[in-house]
Amino acid sequence: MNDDSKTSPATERVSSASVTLRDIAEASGVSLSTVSRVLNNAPSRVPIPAGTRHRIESEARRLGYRPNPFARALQGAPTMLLGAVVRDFSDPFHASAIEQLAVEAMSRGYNIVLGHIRGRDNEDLTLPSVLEPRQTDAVLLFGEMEDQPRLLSDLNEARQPVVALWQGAIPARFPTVDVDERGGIRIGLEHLVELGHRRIGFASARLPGGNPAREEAYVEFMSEHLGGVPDGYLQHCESSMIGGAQAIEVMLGLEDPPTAVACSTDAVAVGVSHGAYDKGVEVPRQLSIVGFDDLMVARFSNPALTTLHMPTAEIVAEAVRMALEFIGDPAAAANATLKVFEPTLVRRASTGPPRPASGRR
Amino acid sequence: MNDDSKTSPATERVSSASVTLRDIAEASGVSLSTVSRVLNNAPSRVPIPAGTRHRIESEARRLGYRPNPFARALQGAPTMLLGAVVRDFSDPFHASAIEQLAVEAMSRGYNIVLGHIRGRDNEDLTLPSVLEPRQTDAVLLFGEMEDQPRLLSDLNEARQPVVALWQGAIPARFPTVDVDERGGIRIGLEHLVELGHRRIGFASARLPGGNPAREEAYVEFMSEHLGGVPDGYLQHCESSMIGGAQAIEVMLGLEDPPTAVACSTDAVAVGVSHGAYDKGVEVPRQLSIVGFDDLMVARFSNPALTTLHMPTAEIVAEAVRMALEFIGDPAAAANATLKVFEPTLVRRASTGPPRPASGRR
DNA sequence: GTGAAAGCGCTAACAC
DNA sequence: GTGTTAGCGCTTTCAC
Repeated sequence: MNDDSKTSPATERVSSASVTLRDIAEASGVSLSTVSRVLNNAPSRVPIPAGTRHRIESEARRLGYRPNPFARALQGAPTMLLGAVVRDFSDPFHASAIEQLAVEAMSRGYNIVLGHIRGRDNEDLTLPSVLEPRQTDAVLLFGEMEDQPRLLSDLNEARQPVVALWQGAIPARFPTVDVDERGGIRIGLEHLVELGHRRIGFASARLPGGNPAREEAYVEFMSEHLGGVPDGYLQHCESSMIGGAQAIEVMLGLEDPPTAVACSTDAVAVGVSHGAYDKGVEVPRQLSIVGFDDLMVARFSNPALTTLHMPTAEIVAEAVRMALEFIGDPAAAANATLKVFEPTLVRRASTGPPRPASGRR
Repeated sequence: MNDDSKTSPATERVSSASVTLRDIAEASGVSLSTVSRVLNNAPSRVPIPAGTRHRIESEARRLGYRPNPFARALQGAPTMLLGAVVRDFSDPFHASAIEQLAVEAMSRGYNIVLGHIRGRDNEDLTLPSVLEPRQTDAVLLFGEMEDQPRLLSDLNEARQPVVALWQGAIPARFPTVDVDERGGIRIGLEHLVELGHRRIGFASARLPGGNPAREEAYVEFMSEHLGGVPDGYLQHCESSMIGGAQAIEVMLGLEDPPTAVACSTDAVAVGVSHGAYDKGVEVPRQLSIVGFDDLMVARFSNPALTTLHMPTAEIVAEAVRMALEFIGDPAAAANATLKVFEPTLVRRASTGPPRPASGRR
């Protein structure tokens, strides 16, 4: 009302082109820096009269002011962006991890930038080719990237915290949150042994950057308890589901086929189950199957898959917590920690006692 | 060698703290703007002596110079970020779309920022609460968001191109790339009719922001060809897989149950298949099932699912193409286009002729 | 209490 | 050919 009279009509086109601090300063007849102070809610102890304050705030609202994140970032403000480096989002396991990540991050005001490692074709990716590191406040690494040494060394040198997830047996270069792979496999195998199985095979997903920990745990268990791994009982799968189907086909063709198969992932287990179905082998009457991960599809497989539940939500939440801690206090990242969560057995319909061996009875 | 002598030792700690244009200018004894010109490869016709040019370039390399994206963005440079607004990444359908998006975008130098619509709880989301609009050069909308009017109006007013995907029957507010939902459903139903089915049910995923087009196409087809939808033949599923299992349970309990069920998505179909399995109903001998989307799991269901193949890669590629076109030429977005791709039938093991009705034969 | 001014890293006029 | 200069929008001393 009693303001300067040179401004435009009262009802301006709100939220048109970018509104800057200066627009607000002019509109409310104060200086730019006062506006900055008010809008940032008193950066230091500077008592500003409530009148001025309200006028500025209402002008800001009226004009639809939104701070320019780049101008802020230029002076070192956080970007509120977290980088997520993943090999393949369409893999349902990673997809649900990303979903969790998005939920966790957004609830804290962060957005996710995807850094995508394309298939095996690309030999030596650099960090910048995957993710512009300056745009993110921290990076989360989903799964192993041992086939990308350049990327890892870039990440090591990056001036921002890195938190790794699901690194398996790989020695920790970064603060890491993981599942107890070995423990999980043992739980699954013990479950099969308790049911009476002795001839237990393993279908192992060997994908690029794939994690050998589960397979190693199988070999170890077999050596300790069942006298080693019979020939052909350990099958590697190049692709998860197709590979699983192929693996079971091979195993069923063995002279002395397994009565049960543990799988390194649910995706492989779905392939195994499908392969068995195709061969007319009944699960679990003729073949028991154990998965790992507890994907949504595990519950709805035919038959429903016995598997190891992956505490994905907890793992991701912990990783985000760590990342934010390190953003706030980079020194904390120095004493790299490893946090391990335990998987739990989910008994469903794909496991049962073995059929009495032919000849007995 | 003959440069200024006040600089530090030759072998500096490369890629330590941020290297700026000025550092390079000092190191190579020229002015900041010359460096800028050289590094941007002659913005305008300014012949710079090869010697100077090389010196600058080698200094830049030696010091590990990386332009600061914020300083550039501040003057209106593109951020090379594409926003992807999705309701749920863990949904395998969207997950594979995002995967495609990442591949497409990265091959063109763009990264993806995730804008996440959390579940139904959050009533009235704004664009900034989902995605900082200034950080992206364009926004891609995955699926319908009709339950988020605020978000949609923010998007409409945003000064950046928006491309929508999979909007179904919703009137186009944005340039849109879609699949022919209606055509796909008809293809699936015709397939069932050709096999001899007359009693065909439909399990429809009714999720928040869910797309009614497929369900409507079913109703339309039934009215045209099979005298309408019998009571109980159209089931709504609140959750995809669980809902599918419940839907088939209800339908199988009808006095005159369907011999075939079409589903609005593969996820629902997996639920239906699982529900049938649980009830001891054999597929396809006693019940045929058709899905929609052709997810990876469809191939590996037991039995493998007959479904409509979604041309996801093509749809996403086209959407990215459009987005980039609009970034380059905002005017082009004005005459909003709708581009529709056709799904194709994939015959697998879940469909077959109906069992002769009891009493016959 | 509030304003003026410098500067974050970079680009783009405009001089010399 | 190359350097100087003025911002981009914002934060932050430092004066008044």
